[in-house]
Amino acid sequence: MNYWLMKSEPDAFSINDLIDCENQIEPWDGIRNYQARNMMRDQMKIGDLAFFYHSSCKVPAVVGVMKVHSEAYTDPTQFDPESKYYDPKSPPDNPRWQLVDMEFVEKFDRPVPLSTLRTIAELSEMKLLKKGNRLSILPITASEWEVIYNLSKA
DNA sequence: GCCAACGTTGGC
DNA sequence: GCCAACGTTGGC
Repeated sequence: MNYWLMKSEPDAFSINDLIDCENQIEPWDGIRNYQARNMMRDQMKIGDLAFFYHSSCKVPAVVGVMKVHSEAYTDPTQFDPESKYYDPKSPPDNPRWQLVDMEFVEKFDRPVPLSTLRTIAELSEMKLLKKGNRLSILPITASEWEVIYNLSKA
């Protein structure tokens, strides 16, 4: 069982959008970074838990919990010229990009802002808090998960 | 809107 | 294989 943090810009896709999806499940499409793809493809397991993180917004924060609902499979948007995630260089017989389906679990009554995470000593080694981190999918340790989850209930 | 950090691209 | 140029991310 692994723990993850997955970023999304709420203007593009927020946790409320996930709640409104059919069965509250949605393909996590548009990942166009090899490291993030490799984590989805090689390390994510069905049932893994992930924090939903709102990025590039007024109050960047961990806003809830999802779980991995599928194995990794081909992201269809890479072949769709109408999609903003279209990748004309991806070979159809050897697709570059994959995705997993994510399922809604919980929306926090108290989102945990990035500014709060920065004040917690136990979280000082988190990749999310490291300067220059731009990965949209990050692994979280079990102890980090617990600390952040408890902050949402505090 | 600014800018630092970082990944990717492409010429050589 | 190097590296400069460029594009993107994302906090502030």
